Amino acid sequence: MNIGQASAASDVSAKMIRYYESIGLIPKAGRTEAGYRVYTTTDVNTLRFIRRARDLGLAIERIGLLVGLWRDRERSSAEVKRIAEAHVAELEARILELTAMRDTLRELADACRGDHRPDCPILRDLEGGGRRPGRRRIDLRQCASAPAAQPDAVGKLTG
Amino acid sequence: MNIGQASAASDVSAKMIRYYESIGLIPKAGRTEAGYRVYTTTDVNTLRFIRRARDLGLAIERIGLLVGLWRDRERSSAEVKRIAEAHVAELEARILELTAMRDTLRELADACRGDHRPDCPILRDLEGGGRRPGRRRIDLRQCASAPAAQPDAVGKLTG
DNA sequence: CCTTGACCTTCCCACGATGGAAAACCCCAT
DNA sequence: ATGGGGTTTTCCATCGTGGGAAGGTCAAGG
Repeated sequence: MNIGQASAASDVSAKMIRYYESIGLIPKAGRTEAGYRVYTTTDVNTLRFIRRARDLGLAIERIGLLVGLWRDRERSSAEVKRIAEAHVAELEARILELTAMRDTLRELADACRGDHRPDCPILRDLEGGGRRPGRRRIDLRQCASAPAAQPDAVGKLTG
Repeated sequence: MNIGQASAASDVSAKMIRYYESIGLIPKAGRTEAGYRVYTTTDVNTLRFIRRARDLGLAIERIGLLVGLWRDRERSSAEVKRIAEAHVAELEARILELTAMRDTLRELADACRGDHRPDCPILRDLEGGGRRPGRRRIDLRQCASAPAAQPDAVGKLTG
């Protein structure tokens, strides 16, 4: 099987197959005399495995670990589970971030009349940096550990 | 004010300030005789605006539009709102994707005993690509146009 | 005046995962 | 044998950010 056929069989683009090989995620494929890469059904199964894992959002590095465990008959399922749960935790963290962004922006958009007039709470918020009371901020620790950005400095700046 | 002070005051790294200038998101800063960039409080306000917008996950291009509207007294809030809502829609789409991934992986992890034994539903799922009934798949069109990766092959592999 | 250290400048490289494109080569069918 | 389509490598781009090198500048202190 050449790379095009392996690609069609695994739903991984030829480009990505070569890339995975170049970074060592999959072993170097055999070659024909003319230099064409040659794949077996085993290789295709590995590629399908990788494709599934990518669909679940796993990073390449983590997929490498999983492929290793997959091939290892002595593996403990605990190791696999640990990797999966690490990824679940990362997904949840990301989901929380995005949800916070969405909520803030949703609130602002809802508060904006969206008419022909220039007045707009969205721009006011971006401009003001959320220093008005009662406004929930995503994360505001910029001033901490920023040696020159104390409120005074801002005051001096704006004055 | 030089770039370091502007950076501290806006909480945007000097590196990023130069980058924003290079891509035209902010105008080219004035220079001292020695070539140092010079910033005003107005510039710092723009940088703070950009920082806030980045914190909300807006792409640079979209931020450019917002900065333009921000400066435009003749803007209509409808335009601003449209941009915000486009971003909310993208955030929600991304959240749905990540949530689907998390749910699938969560299910699999919950079904995995996580002990010393090698048996693991997570690996079975990645391997099988969800051909077992009752398992929800994110997207499954791999099998169409896949001439060489029959279930038999999987059987050969694991056997 | 000279040194020192902190700052600034430009330019290049890297990330992660993917796509695009060019130039050359190969294979199969007509 | 020729043409069209597959394959090879290599380089470039994305997006936003960081790191670092090599060199100029500035301010403070000897």
